[in-house]
Amino acid sequence: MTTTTKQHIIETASALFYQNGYNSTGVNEIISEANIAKATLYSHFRSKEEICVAYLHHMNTTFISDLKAYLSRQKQGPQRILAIFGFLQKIYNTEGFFGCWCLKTLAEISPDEQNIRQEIQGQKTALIVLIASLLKENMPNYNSTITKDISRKIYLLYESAVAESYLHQKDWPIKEAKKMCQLILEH
Amino acid sequence: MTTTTKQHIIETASALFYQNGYNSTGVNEIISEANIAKATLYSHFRSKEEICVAYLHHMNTTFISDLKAYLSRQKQGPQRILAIFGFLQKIYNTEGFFGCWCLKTLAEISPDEQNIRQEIQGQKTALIVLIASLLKENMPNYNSTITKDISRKIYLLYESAVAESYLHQKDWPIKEAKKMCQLILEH
DNA sequence: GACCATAGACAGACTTGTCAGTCTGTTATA
DNA sequence: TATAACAGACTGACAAGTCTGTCTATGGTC
Repeated sequence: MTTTTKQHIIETASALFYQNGYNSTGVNEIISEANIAKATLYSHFRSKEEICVAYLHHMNTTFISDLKAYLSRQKQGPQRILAIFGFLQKIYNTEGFFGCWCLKTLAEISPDEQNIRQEIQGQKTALIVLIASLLKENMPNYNSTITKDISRKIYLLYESAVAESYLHQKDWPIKEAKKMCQLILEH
Repeated sequence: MTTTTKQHIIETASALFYQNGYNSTGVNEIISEANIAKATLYSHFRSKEEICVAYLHHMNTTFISDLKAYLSRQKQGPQRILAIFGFLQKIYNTEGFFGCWCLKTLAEISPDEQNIRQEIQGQKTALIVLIASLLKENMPNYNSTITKDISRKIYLLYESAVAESYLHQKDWPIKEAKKMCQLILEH
């Protein structure tokens, strides 16, 4: 059992799920695109749902890693917080931008499907925590209550910018969200 | 051809699409739930896609009507703008709250499906216009540039509050979005 | 009141295709 | 030889949409 094949499956499935949706992507399409046999796919994953969780994991891992790398190149201070939106602007401009993979997936699963929902909620909570730690580093005069409060607000703005820029196929949501973030940091 | 049967189909399909998703709801389930024959359904709609557009229309019509009714009962001024979030808090507390039907549907369709996408974009643009007209009535010292700017910001906050309250199954996104709206109106 | 025509709706079979997952025998590589 | 992967058939279920014959309610005519 090789990690390479499994990773290849995850990457292929991720691209398909993200662009076309989870329910609209069948396992036959995944194996065809990945150029593998179905038995191979099912030797690595027990079910389509398990592939989905792996997809969510993969997207998040890549996202957090890329975001951190981008932010670490920005000047410390409020600019680094605002650079979250600069990062979003950058990925918005790539060809493969289809909005928020978590929201997309959440929309497709039934309300009582807990595995996928928990994965999504976990990722979002972790993002809020990441924003909070960014605030701690870059806005040292904030106390922990303020940090928690503002990290949630920035998270909401970021999420909105992602979803709405995809919906409208325009970047004004990113720009407006950034301005609101600025206002909050100045306040 | 009766409007009553068609409306009944739309309402049934709407409930199913909104809760379980468009792709996860089959036409067989709609006819079963609506207690009609399949031929009846296809005598009113040419395709499932057409039912989807009718669903989006229906949800939006109900939403705008309810929102306006709610807002008209609020005191004029900034409170009336902020009451958008009060309205959201109210529907969040109903049993049938499953987030934003437009975002949900957008997540399920393929990126090149234009009919549904255009309907969704149209609804969102209309919501921004509605918020702008609310600002005009209730914040008379705003000029048209400011009004346009702030309506977009409020729209983003509202959208985020809807999607994230559903995602997290908590109401803090609504409360935080309202606070940001307040900050923007005071600024 | 009886009859007829029409519109709307019904039940259910059908078509073609896809779905996720299972299984078997075969192949390639170290 | 063992492992990982392959090709492809299979299963039972479901998908959207088509079609046929039947039923019911209503309005009009005699």
